[in-house]
Amino acid sequence: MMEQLDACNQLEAARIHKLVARKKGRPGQKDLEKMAQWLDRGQARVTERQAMHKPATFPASLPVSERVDDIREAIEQNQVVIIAGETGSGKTTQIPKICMNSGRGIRGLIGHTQPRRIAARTVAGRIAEELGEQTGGQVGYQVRFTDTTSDQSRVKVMTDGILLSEVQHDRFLDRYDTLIIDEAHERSLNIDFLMGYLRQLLPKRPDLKVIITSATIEVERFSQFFNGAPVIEVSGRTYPVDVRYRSLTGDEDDRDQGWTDGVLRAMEEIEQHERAEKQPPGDVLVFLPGEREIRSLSKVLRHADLRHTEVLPLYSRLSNQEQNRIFQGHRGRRIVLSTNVAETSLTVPGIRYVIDTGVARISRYSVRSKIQRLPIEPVSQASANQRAGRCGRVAPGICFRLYDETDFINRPEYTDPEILRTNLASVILQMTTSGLGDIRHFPFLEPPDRRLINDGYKLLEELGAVDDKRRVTNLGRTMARLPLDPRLARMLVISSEQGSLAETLVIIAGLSVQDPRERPQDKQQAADQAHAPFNDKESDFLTLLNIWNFYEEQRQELSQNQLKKVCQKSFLSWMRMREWRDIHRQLTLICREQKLKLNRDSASYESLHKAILAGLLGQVAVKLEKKEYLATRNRKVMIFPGSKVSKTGPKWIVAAEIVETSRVFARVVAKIEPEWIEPLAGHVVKHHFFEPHWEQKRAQVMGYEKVSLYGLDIIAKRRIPYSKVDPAECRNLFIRRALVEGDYQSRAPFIARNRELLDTVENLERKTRRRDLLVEDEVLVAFYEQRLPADIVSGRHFESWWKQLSADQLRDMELTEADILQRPVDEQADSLYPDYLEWEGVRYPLSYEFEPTSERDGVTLQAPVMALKQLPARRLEWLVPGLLREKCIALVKGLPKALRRNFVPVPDFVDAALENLQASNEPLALQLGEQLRRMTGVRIDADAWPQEDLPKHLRMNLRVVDDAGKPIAEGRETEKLQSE
DNA sequence: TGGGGATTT
Repeated sequence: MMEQLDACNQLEAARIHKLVARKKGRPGQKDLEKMAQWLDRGQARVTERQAMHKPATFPASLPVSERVDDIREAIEQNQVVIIAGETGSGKTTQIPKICMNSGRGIRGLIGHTQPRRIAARTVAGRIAEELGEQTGGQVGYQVRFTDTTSDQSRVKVMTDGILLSEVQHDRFLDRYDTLIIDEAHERSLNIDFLMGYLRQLLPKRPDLKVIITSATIEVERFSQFFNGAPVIEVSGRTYPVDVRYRSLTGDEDDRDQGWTDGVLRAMEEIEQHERAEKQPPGDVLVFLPGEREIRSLSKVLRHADLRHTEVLPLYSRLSNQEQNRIFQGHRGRRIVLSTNVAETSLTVPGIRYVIDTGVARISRYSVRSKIQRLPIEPVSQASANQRAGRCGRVAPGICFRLYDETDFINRPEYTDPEILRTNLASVILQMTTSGLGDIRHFPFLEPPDRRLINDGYKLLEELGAVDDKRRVTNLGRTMARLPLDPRLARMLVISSEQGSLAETLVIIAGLSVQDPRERPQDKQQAADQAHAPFNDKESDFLTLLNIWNFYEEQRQELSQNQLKKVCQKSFLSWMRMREWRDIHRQLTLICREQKLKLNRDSASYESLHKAILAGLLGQVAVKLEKKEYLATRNRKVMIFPGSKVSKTGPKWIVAAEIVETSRVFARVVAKIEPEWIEPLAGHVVKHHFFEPHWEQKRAQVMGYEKVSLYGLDIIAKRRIPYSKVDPAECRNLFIRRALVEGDYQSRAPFIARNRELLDTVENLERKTRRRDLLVEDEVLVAFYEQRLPADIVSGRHFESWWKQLSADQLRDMELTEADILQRPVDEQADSLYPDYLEWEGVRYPLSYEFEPTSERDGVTLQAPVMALKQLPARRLEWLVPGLLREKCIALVKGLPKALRRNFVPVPDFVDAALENLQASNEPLALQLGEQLRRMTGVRIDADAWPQEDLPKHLRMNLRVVDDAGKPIAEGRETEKLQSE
């Protein structure tokens, strides 16, 4: 049976091989029957196609026709052939036919890829037509949502994306015997990916032929990549283009004006040329970087009084109707002002002149800021030549480059391939789940930078598609099955958990198509008015949903024609709405397969936007000022002015896109609540804990937490119990603040005792006006640290701990004088610093303070207002015994110098005087003076003594309280207080 | 107050 396989259709042959391999070369009876069935079917298909085969012919007018035999021979003798040829060579349509004539497309399909859907459809149509057929016979095409291939197909034209997606199910691409990759020079992500894949596949599929076709650029690179594959060049059927460099003059800062002048001068030159050559006015194609420049130049040209001239804008966002004007006939001259869309995607017919500004907006992805940029850049030489070629298709043309030749020569040869300019998350996820291995080892034509790859992985990590070891998660596998950007895929999966899958499906499908809203330049107001009912002030996503709901309601009631009219009236692109619906339907089917739950009740704003947020964690922003927002990664952004959300300017937003053009814009945004973020972003937020502090009321250490998302604070200062964060620090603070400093109410008996002991000693320090009695706090800290287990971090822990201590252990918790005193206490302390002043049977309480800056520094005597008059004012001058000597010394030292010098050394005189003095209600100074006079004979006048300028603590502070003990007056002037 | 162009499991 195995010998017969050569005559069998390739797909069936591969199935048989696989089954044999699975049964380790020993298939059972049932397997043999199955295989025989496949073999029959496979052989029948081959016979059927062989019978259909008619040798194709080649139109003599096409340049490629001259090389048919060379090409056929190269294909037969090589596994890979590179064919280089410019537009108009006929390669796209003729090569598949050459392959057919070479007997290919019998055992398997001839696969032929195109970068764009329209191209796939028209190419298939043209080949079928040349074979005298309609598409769907020998030639079919497949693009997303449409497949016209059948069992009879020998040629299948498709977008490169389709072929790439087939790799997932058919790792060896068994259904093909030949693959033609067309327009490989465009170097899209898909093409680069396919190239690498094919290079790996070739040794495993020796029978597979691969033909790479490209413009005449980059041919060497392709040849080298495929081990020196032969290159066949086919000339283009084009006319010569005269390239003229006309660099701009004038102000370099005003590029718009420069281009306008340059275009006007080129127009004059064209008119001169036409007059000289006696030619009718020919059409002009002007390449500009963007819509804005097109509008501004178009305004100028319309006012420039060019005769019989029509000016048409052309860019992708234009409605089909507006785009189609370039295909309509016209009289006089037509000037088409176009973006890059006319360089590759669209062919403007009948162009005789090209005016090229030499710039374009090129998408660049910045790894550093995670921002997609669209800077205006000089285009590559390849791109400039492609533009020039646009005027040599019907007759010789002239291309005016609005820059000089040196500039051209200094430009890069080729535009950077897309793979070097884009976020790779999607590519990585696809590669990993389809078993293509590590992206770092994949044979890319030009491998992307390591930073770009890391960045792609980081996004996948954010989305939960890979874990921190970069292994694909189950979620990642589900996401990979969805034909969506990974961010959108993430939203979809989570929305089924959030109960908002139905709405999210609509929104995601909507985000995958171009905005269906049309806004023609001359009807902007009418368009805005028509769109107004859809607008939602808080969420652009809801605006999308509103458009969808409107469309669906209409669709169910109206015929297709009526629906088209409604769309037109509402300024909605019917084509894009249909695309939206197609994607929605496709996604709905996949969701069903993946068993994602569709909600019946309509989703709340919150559940819907939480799902959206989950896919866009890196695109959250908070309002700074009026229009300015601070997004994650310290990016300043502005809501795109087209969004209705920019009118309300909510505090927190999430954006589907952040793109830098003239500014950094957040496009398609919605209001969110910051509390939604953290639960969805647990794996990417960073926590910062700070300011742990003891809170007496809660009897525990509290602290604060800052939560940030890629550098953006989503929670600035949240109070939290600190014990989970740093138990050691909590225990430390508990010991210091609660136990040592005493900011804590404990029921523990030893705590009360210890405090009492400490109070006594502290009071003694106040009385003696010294701070050298009590040990440093650190000693007390050490005392508790030694005794407290490591897990005692709060009052609650502490209370349940001591309750189970034994009597001995409890005693061990009590401080002793030995623990807390630095030196022995003076035994006379109590009499030197009494707690009362007793006078005529009344005890006046004394309190002490040692705080020189305080109003109460020193001794305070408390007296009830009723007893004030009886208070012995003079007796108060004598203070307490412990302070009397210091006061007397201060009094003597305060005497005028002439007097003072009689009593040197002062302390000795004072000590001698005090021998004979007894506290009484007599003035202290006079009593002291009398003693001094007795010793020296020197008389001291009463007014020579210092009074008010004595240090505060050497004068008794008097506090007067009312009946209830509330202070009503206070001061050191006893007599003054008494008289008041 | 304003965006180049494509593609799909």
